[in-house]
Amino acid sequence: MRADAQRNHDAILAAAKAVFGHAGTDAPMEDVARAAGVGKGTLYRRFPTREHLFAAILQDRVDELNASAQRAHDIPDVWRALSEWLELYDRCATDYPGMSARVGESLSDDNSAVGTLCGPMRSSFARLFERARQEVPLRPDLTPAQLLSMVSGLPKDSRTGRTVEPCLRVVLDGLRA
Amino acid sequence: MRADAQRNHDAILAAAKAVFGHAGTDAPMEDVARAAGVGKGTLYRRFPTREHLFAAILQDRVDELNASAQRAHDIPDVWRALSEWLELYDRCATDYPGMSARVGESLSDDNSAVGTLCGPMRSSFARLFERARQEVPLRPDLTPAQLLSMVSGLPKDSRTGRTVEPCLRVVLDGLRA
DNA sequence: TCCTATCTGGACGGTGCGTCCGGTTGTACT
DNA sequence: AGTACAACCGGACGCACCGTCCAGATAGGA
Repeated sequence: MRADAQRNHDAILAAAKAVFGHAGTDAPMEDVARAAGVGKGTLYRRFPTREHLFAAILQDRVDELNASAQRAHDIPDVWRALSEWLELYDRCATDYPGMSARVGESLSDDNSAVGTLCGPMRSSFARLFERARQEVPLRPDLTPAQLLSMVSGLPKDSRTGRTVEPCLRVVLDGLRA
Repeated sequence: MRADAQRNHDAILAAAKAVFGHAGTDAPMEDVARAAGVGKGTLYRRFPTREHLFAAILQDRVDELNASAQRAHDIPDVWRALSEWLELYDRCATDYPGMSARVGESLSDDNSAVGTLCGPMRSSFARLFERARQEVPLRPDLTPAQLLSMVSGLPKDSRTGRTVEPCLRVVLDGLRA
């Protein structure tokens, strides 16, 4: 990749994080381009769609979550590993207003950029979840995918943008059979 | 209200229910007008905004929920009354794809048409909830408003549009302290 | 230096919102 | 019946955003 192309790529990612973080995931694409000091054309060439940009922004976080889910296999207390991972998952999507809900909806859609990105993470989590199920009685009819969607859809505090704490607690408690 | 105005009003409501039910809450307003056999101008005069139309559509359901919450005071088994009401609440918002999430967000916003509409229902539910809290140990940090938002945000089955059953169960179970 | 990959940014066509208004129609009242 | 006016029609409008396309400018690298 050429040097200026690389620069622009990085600038776009940084700008996107700033703009979406501040104005939410509905912010105009053009604002992102402007904030990156880049033409609209350049933005769209690199990220054909808003979704692709989201995927790029979330890349790091999702990788981190994936790695964390894999590391969790070494933690003896499975229930604790599971609930801490879910808390981490919850926190990760709250940097950008509206992102969490979006992710929750495209999570299981492999035709979407975000869905594809999350594939490996979903698998890792599913393994963790199924392992937990063998050691702790979990609600039998709940699938890992449902659980993730559910956490993504939890209400956010409009001030801080963070998930309303008690709601997450309810989910974690309700998880057990 | 003049007779033709009344006719149009009714036609618009019926059309809105049909269109939003079939195409989701993002469906173009113009489709609603067309389906009602009415001009765009007429539609907007009666319902200045999409939100107002939602409020009108939901009126019946919300009244029903409100009445049901009040009746629930006479049910001896408070926990049962509470959980059955929540199931009803959940079912009520699922007629229109996307409506549930929208309601969840404007529920506590008294500046929105839907929020205003739901005010009385929210109060009735809050009373039911607090009464339940006195007889059953409920998670102490959870407010009724948070609970409603949470239920509204539960993931939907993309086929049927209905809430994913296990998720609702998780919430009901997690409700208890 | 010079070729070429890349960028720029405006124009474009498309969709949807919500407003406005001149011309028309239906209603209610006398 | 006749009339006055409420209500409707529906197209035009301005706005915002999406995502595409491209001709001209430019910067990287051999």
